[in-house]
Amino acid sequence: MHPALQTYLAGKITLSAEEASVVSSYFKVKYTKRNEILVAKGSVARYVYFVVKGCLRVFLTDDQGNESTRFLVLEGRFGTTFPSFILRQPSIASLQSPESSELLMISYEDRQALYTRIPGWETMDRIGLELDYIESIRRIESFISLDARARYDTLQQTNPEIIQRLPAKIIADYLGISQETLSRLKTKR
Amino acid sequence: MHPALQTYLAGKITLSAEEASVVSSYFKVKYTKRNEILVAKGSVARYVYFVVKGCLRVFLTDDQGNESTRFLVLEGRFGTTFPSFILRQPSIASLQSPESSELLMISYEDRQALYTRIPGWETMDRIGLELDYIESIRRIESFISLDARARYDTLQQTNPEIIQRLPAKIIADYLGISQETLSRLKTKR
DNA sequence: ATAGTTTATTGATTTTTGTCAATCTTTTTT
DNA sequence: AAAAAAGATTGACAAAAATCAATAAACTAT
Repeated sequence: MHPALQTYLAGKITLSAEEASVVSSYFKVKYTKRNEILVAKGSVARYVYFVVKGCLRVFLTDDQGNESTRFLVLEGRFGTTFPSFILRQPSIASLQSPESSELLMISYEDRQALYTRIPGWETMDRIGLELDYIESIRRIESFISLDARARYDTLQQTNPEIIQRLPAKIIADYLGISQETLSRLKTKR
Repeated sequence: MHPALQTYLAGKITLSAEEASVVSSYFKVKYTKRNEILVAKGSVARYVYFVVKGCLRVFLTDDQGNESTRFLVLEGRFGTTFPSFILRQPSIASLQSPESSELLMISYEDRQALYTRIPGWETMDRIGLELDYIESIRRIESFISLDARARYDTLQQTNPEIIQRLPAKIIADYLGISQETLSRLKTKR
């Protein structure tokens, strides 16, 4: 079992040695280059990725080539273009690793298999899903009730690492604002 | 078993007569008046509600009394102030029935009990959660990539019933815009 | 039914944020 | 290290949307 995954699972589920090796066998390691595309817009996401090192970015592109970042996934978390993965439909969004990354990946079928083979796996997954959903609710709240400045301040409080680590361009469209506006927010207070 | 709930469950899970009566026993019927508050901001949400008739609205209020609608839940769906319910913490949002409604409610503890008592219940709930999460992702997408007009048009295409049924004021803050802007969107094309 | 209250519309204006363009800075590649 | 590319900042201007204010319309409740 990969130590990073072990850390993630600790406290969430208790596995016997045998179960741990079953789980382990379902995950494949993947190394990506900076800016590598893991799921292209229009293709079906076949895997969920666990970030061991690096990060993932889910983003939308429009006809004019504008990008907007839907999600950012840092170390120790799972990510994919979720609607595509679950509904098994072509993805509206793309999935990219903005930094060269080390990932663990599991396919849709193997995820299903773990539900039946490992008691408690589905419960763990459900709880993870609940937390991801809560995070997305917070994000919706920030859009319906905060202006650009307040959204930026909130991100700085709740997730300062993201701001330091990723290019301003990405932070800007994650916040739903232009990079010029973000640049001004950072200087003028 | 309430017929509306039965309809919801059909296709999602198969229950024996015995199981159906167990499920049924965990849900309590609740009738609400128009604009009744089910979860006040600051209190902990102890129930999830299934809408038999009427609707639910999850909304935020700021210091100046501005409201913004986080979610709208129509007939045949479950709703609550989700983060509060799951994390068992005081709710940032309030839950209200904008119309007089008929609801089925189940407590946090009873929801847990169903997971253990009814095989397949957790799977059904996980799948429901996945779909709710996908819906919230779509909502985030609309905020990061669409302007007011496009968000309104999208809502009209995907959920026209909401627009017809609820006051424009609520639709406006659900879309994250002022009611004046919505009013202008509706006339000028 | 009618008074009262809430909700919706419309116009005028301000504020916020986006766009375009130029420059500067940093990073990457050769 | 130099050249090239990409990213960030800044200013000027434009566009989108919010706010304020005044009516108008639609509900609610008596």
